[in-house]
Amino acid sequence: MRRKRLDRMQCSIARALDVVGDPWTLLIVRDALLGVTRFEAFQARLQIPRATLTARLAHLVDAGILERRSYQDHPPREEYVPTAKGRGLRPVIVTLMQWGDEFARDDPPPTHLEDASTGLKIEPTLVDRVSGAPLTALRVRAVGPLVPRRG
Amino acid sequence: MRRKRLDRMQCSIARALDVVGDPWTLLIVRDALLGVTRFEAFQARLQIPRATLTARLAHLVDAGILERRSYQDHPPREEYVPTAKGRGLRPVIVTLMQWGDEFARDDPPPTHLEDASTGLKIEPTLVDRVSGAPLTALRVRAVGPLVPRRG
DNA sequence: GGCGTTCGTTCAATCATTGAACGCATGGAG
DNA sequence: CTCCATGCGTTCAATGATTGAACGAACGCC
Repeated sequence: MRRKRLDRMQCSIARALDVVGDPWTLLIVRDALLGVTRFEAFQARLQIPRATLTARLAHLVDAGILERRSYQDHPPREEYVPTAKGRGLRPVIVTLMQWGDEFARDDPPPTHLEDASTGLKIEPTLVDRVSGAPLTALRVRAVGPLVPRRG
Repeated sequence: MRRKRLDRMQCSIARALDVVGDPWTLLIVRDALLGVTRFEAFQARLQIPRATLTARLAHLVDAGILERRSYQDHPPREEYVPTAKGRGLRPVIVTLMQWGDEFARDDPPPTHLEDASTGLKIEPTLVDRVSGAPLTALRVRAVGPLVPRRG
């Protein structure tokens, strides 16, 4: 059967997962955000089957997450670079990395983030932009049509 | 072919996606974090095929993200509740929701978060825990074996 | 007994993913 | 010019995975 479409659900998470909900897509985006642009480079780094990579890149371009550009005419060569929509996935990838570090670890974590100016290690935390309080410290409640009523 | 195993990659993101990298898993976890516990409730809310739900719940229990508990003996009834590992996925789901709100929107966003004490709207932002600066305002650099050398 | 609830399993059909091989244009070495 | 390497795919058959629909089993209620 064809994979079910999630993009019509009244839910931002479902619509996001309709684009990003497979094992490879976010890994490709991660590499793209690290500066990888070429087909062969993605393939070599991820060991992804070439046919799958072709399909994923096409979907990512179609979804407006990567942009396909020719960087050479003879021979014709293409590169894939993140758009603003693609760069917007960085927080998703960062939090996913944090979760993997904490709960699926292979200590020590293989990759970390640092400030390119100061060299200091960065510890990403999710806070409320207004109060500055970490979300873990707040009693957070979801509000909307698909929040189940209590009981 | 069997889906390729990502869990042996030297990458927390890959190991995370090995568990969470399919269209349904994070939606199930989202509902579980909203308080949904029963098979029929997941199925009705997500319109997920029952066989797929059975498989996903088993994987989530196997991965230690949900815990299966019997809440009744006659007839035997099971419920699925998030573990600490499952609760750790909340930041991933929140950032995914934010991305969906911003880039795959169906304005206005259907769901938002608020402080359960004050009722004020919460705007989650990723900051460095030490400096408090938003990651978007910093020049962030990834450090580790799989960061490609520049060129 | 008859009906509803809850939690699944089974089935055939159809999709997606995989590894391996092939295609094709170019560029350089000899 | 010949041979091989690079870059970016496409094609193929085999094998999983996902799907909707139907079935089932254990009980509670009236």
